[in-house]
Amino acid sequence: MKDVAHDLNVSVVTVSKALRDQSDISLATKKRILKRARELNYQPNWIARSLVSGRTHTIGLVVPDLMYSFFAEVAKGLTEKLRPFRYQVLISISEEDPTLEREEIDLLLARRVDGLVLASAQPPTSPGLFRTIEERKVPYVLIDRKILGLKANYVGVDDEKIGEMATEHLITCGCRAIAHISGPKIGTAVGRLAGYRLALERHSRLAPASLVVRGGSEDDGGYQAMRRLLRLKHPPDGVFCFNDPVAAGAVKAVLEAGLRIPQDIALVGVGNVHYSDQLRVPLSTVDQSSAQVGRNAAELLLRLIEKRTRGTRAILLPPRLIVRDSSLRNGAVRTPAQE
Amino acid sequence: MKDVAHDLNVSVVTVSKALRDQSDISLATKKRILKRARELNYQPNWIARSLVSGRTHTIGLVVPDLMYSFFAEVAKGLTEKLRPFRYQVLISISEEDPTLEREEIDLLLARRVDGLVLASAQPPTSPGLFRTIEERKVPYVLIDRKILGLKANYVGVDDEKIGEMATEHLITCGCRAIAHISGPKIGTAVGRLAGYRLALERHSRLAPASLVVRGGSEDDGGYQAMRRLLRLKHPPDGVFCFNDPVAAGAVKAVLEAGLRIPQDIALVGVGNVHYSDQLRVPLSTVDQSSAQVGRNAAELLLRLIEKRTRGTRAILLPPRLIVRDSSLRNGAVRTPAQE
DNA sequence: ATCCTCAACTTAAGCGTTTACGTAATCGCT
DNA sequence: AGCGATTACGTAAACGCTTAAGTTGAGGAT
Repeated sequence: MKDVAHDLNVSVVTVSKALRDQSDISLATKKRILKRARELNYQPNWIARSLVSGRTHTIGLVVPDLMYSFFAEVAKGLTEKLRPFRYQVLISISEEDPTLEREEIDLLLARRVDGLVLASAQPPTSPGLFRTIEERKVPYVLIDRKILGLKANYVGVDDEKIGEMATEHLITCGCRAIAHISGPKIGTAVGRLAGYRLALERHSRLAPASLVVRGGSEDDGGYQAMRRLLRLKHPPDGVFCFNDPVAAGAVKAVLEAGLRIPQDIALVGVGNVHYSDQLRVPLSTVDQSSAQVGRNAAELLLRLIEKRTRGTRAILLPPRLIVRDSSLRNGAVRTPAQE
Repeated sequence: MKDVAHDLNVSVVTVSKALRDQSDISLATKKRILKRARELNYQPNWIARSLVSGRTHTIGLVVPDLMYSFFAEVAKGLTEKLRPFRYQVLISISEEDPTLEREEIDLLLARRVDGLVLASAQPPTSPGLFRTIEERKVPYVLIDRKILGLKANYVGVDDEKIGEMATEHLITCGCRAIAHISGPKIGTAVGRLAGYRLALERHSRLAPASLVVRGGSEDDGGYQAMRRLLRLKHPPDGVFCFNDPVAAGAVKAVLEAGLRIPQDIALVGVGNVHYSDQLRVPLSTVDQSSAQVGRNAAELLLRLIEKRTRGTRAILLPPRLIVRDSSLRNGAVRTPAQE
């Protein structure tokens, strides 16, 4: 900028104005400046700009893991929606570790991100971290995982409804004893479990404690959990799994035991990961419209940043049941492809 | 910082020194300053720091798509290795679109990233973009996809060797007619195809043009390509697929046609995506050690940034063959689990 | 007492922008 | 001719921090 100004015998301010297309300038000099700037292939320094404007045009995304395709898809939806506004995304992986997450968020705040999107690994009852974010007055949107007792912007899927939907479906499939392989101790797992219970109660059924086992969030957890269920005196004939990887692990255990899916045991997962269709047994699942979560988070955040929207909003996206082979029995209807 | 300085009747510079643990300061005042800073919960402003230091402690990662788990894994390896050095990653998704990619890179440069990691969607023969990056003197590392005629730092897997390895394996499996479902027109696809040809020639076999069909990079492409192969007068009994999703699509087509895998047709993919094991037919594949690519790129970049290493380096990681059910015949040996 | 040295500070300048305000010249109107 | 309004520019200050170059006072050696 200095060079351009010097070459053309104008002040730096004039150049700045020309580049930002301000009114306070004549057409002639504007053209001269733009021309010279292009010649020198000048590139504005966003760092300096940020320093004075207080805006970085950057938002931080904190997820526990990118391998779980849900978060990759969220990231995609987010960047996509942000792109037209020239916002970019700083990504942090918390590895499901609250301490690490805190450090990463501190770093993001030090970088003065304009907003945060968090799939937090904090225990669902500890709002401490979020207070400090609020103190810094950085708008943030929680995704996927709600923090209890925290009034915050949130975008996610209604986990209780997911649990209900999956369980109702298994009931429709004629399952008599429906088990649940539950997830880690985070909000989503709690909601899905609650939905499971709710659906059973509505049909006046019991959810015997022995049929609810913990399976974690990965396939091996599902495998182990399913083996435990199979060893029961009265094993289930329908299983609602915390997510698709867990369900895939469960499938493995069932097949190993020489049982048939869905005839002997019907299974439903959650997440509709994009390979669900290609699995050994194509997996029935509840879709969480992951990309939509990212897009909604982006919109919400932009509103918070630009227009200073007041109040907090919680957006709950409706889950969608997708029926494939793993629960296709007793009059259940397969969801048409293209999913 | 100003507040701290004022409260303690010292200058801002003194505070700055204390915070950065410089020698030029007494222990007593340092302690006072740190204490007061904590009380006011002061947070350094990295933007300002960047402006004077010329360093942002930020690196840009540009990938075509996060859904393809290879890139998600690279991102993970990268952030992991960068974390101890307090570098963070700005992520950009190019959607495989060269123009979009250019814009995103321009933005990253305007943000003054300290380095770039690129899985470029540029046509493999056009080094134009990279010249402009070099002009800006920002170090960059290419990953996964090489640009022909460009002397640049590169980390990737030896694609030719991948093709060789997979094809050799199919030969070992006793396949007589080995087809290849090739990928999009990017460097990796070319290398894998070349490896395929090389292996066949070494065994004095022909690679009839009809057995090399284009399949793209997604499952549907693989599905369509496999159907074309099955309609041939002499269909293949072994297929080397560009990647795992393509292979999964091919599996679907084969099973639909009522053929058995691997007895009638053996299949090998590339990538070892983490669900390969859970597929309808567990998939033999060539592993690209994705996370390692990310980690190596990080190390290389750090050296370029910090120590100003001279010269360009190309790191080629060795591929690893993983044998699962989809090619388990004729004396092939299954690779033990844990992969 | 004088000079030097060193430790512990401060002052001044600058990183590349933007914002708020100031000023000179031109214009139209009475 | 004189007035205010308008246009097109320039000046000064600031954003929060760092670096380089002083300045001060105490202590040690002579």
